[in-house]
Amino acid sequence: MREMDKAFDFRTAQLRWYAVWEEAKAFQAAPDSGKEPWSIVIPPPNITGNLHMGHALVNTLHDVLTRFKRAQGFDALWVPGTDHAGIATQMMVERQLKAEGTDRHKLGRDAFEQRIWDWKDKNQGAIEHQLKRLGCSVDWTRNRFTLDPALNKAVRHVFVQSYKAGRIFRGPRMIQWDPALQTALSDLEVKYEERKGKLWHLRYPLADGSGAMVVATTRPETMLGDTAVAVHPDDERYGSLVGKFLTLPLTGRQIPVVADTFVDPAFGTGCVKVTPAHDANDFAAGQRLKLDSITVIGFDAKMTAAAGAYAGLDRFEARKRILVDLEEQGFLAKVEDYTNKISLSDRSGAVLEPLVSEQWFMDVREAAGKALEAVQTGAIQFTPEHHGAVWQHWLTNIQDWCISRQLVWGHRIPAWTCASCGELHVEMEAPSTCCACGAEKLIQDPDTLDTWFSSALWPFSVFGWPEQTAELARYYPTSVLITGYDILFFWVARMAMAGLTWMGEVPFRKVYFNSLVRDASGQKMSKTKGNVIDPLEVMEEFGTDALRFSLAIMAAPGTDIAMSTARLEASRNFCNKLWNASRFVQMNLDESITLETEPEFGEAEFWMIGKLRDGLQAITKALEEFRFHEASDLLYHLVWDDFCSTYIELAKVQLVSGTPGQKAAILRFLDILLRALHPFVPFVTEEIHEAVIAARLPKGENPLLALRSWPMDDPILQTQGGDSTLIPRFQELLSGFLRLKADQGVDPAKRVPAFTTLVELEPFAEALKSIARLESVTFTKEDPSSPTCAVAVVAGGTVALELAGLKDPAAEQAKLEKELAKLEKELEPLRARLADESFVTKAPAVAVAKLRGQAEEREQRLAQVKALLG
RNA sequence: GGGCGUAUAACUCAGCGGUAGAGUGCUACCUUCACACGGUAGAAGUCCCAGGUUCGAAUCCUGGUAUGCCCA
Repeated sequence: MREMDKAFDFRTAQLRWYAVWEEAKAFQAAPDSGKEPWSIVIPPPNITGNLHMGHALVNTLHDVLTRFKRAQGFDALWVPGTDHAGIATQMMVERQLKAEGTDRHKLGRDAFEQRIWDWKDKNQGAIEHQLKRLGCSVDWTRNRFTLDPALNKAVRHVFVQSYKAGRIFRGPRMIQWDPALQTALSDLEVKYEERKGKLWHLRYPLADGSGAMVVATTRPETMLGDTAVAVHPDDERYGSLVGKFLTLPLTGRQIPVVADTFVDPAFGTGCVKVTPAHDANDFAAGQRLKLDSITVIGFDAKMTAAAGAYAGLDRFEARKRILVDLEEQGFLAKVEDYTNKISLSDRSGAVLEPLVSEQWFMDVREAAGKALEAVQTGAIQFTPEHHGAVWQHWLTNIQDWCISRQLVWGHRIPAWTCASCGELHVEMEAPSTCCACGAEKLIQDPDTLDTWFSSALWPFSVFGWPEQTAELARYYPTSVLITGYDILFFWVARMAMAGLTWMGEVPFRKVYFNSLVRDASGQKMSKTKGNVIDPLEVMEEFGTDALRFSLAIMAAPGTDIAMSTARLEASRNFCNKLWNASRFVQMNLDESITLETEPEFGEAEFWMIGKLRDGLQAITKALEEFRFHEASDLLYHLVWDDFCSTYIELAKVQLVSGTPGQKAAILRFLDILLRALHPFVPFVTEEIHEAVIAARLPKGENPLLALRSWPMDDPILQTQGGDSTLIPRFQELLSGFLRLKADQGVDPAKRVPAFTTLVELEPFAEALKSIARLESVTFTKEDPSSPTCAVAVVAGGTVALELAGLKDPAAEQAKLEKELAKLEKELEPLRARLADESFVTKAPAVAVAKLRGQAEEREQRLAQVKALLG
């Protein structure tokens, strides 16, 4: 048997095991196993991406759950995959082209698309490799990419069927246009930002020369496209002007004064310029009032020919010129400072231009109703629950979804227009002839679909839908979804809508929203701030297990995670502690001790079994309820405090000279701990398992920890026996001796004779001597104190050390007095509450009894302290 | 403007009706035969503020203050 190193070498371990697990097909689903299926799909990372802390968190939690469920005996399937990420990927390759002095237009659509495919083939491996580094137990045989032909078929199917049902349609609408990326965006891709700007008041003269109206605007350049000025119908100031005409400055065009309730009479002057081509509200008003629409800003964000003298100018340059001209000509009435919210592209950061454009839309109202209901009825359950409120608000106010993008990289819209007659065909495959005129030339819509369109189908398209595959029947709905709350609408809601629409069933029964990972001071990580913590570097510096354990122990639902070096060090130390405890066990076992050796139990073993049993119950429950932090915290203390600090210290005595049965017990405990820890820290546990357990497994059993069962029903845990209070009392006595030594300033290594009145703990004499380093321990009911003894009080009795000339009476006196004061202080509220009639009568009996017990214990101790003080 | 969170030890955070907890840091001591990535002992908190409910509130309710996010 190989000797274990003095410290856990995580760098070697975390490179070794993944290949072994894969080789053993440990992560492959087993549809024919007869086991109950449990499934989860990865939130597909962008192919452009590198593993960041967010990925590390979400995938660690996925892996903890998947390994836990696999160990519990489920046919656990975690489906991996990547997302084509339309905008992000295209941007990245376009940037490359720019560096090469070319662009996609010069390249042509096909060549450009091929170029992105090449890039994808080269880079997709990076994120997949990083997921392996993290230890993710995904089934790689089912790896998917959102542009795979099978997934494309699902997309086309949904598009065609929705079109035929009238839920997808094309039409001119006002959309959010990104002039930098040259594409339409959905409402969700718009970010609003507050900026300090101006509010310009413009004077529009009445055509009949009888005066002027003043309108306020934050975007004066759009005035060239004004086709009306609107006032509120009830606004008495302007009632008489409705129906009259104004002369639009700089253009001389005549525009009407109209009345509409969308005008807020309290804003600015109460008169609003109406530019139907460049503002969503104005667009709606223009349709209601049948106003003309004049487009003065084009898709390139430059002024159009309709802008007359300003044609060709960039919109912001045009603003400056127009303001100068307005002022010169006396049309600028006033300028105010004003803070307004402007809409920016979430992708490019460009100021968006609301423009009327021909786009494809999806009416999702019906699906939204179903998704809403799914959460209301509990068919989908959220953790934390409060996200349900946001869900409800968004889905009840849902708008048509603009699904077309003017991009090359993505699912191309399956719509063809006849070059001769203009007939539109929406089909699964390209039609060969026009169904209306029979012409053979049909042109496919150049646009692609919003990336989220295919992501929405992910939970069933990965299983081969629209084919009715066996996997689809077995693994859909998935058991749980874990993802960030920042994509609640983008992804979670759309998956719910798509699943309910196309599968008639929710895509997942539970959703756990993971938190945001921030830096040590709680700041959001960002490249510009330079506070990004790279998980790959962390894995090198502290180990993958340390990273995973840190993330898990901080993953309290609903609270963001502040990742820090200190926390990572603590987790690394924890792994090393586990390693060394295992090393100690291994050093003391000869090869004849196996998991099949009949264990023998004494007080310490009974106590440890109780700790393991209670701990595992709590850990299992915590995991079922997504309380990852609680499960990890319980494991941390179970290993460190109970197993290492208490049990092993006690067992040391018997390990050296112990019987095979005693040694077998320790081996079984370690085995249980390793199995429970494995989902959190798979590398260190597998490494230890190999060194200590594998050769001691029953013959024929698979030697990989990754394939072993969850230890909850290990028969050893059913063992009952022993006095459950004996070990805690021993701990109290032990620390009583240690405290007295420390208080007396005795060198910890100095062995002195010791006495205690706690005679029932005599069986622990050897342990006490060895751990507290005492010369001897005498158990006697008699007061052991002699004038040269230092004495102190512990729960239920006294401890004393024979210090001879070393005794420090002042320290002893001070300690006792301090103890006296502390006890009095603690007893005061206890006595008061127990004397309170209403508490004693109204509080539950257990609460009263508990308090009474505490009070009695302290009274007793107080009496002893007083006696010692004389 | 609306909605949802969060305020607990020096720091980062758990707990969320029955005497305040963890990790890190801090102080002192200890290289004892698994581990100094360790051990022992210790110091450290008007649980944001003000009311209310309750025998009892850090925990529930109301209001306020601070702070973060989402939507318009």
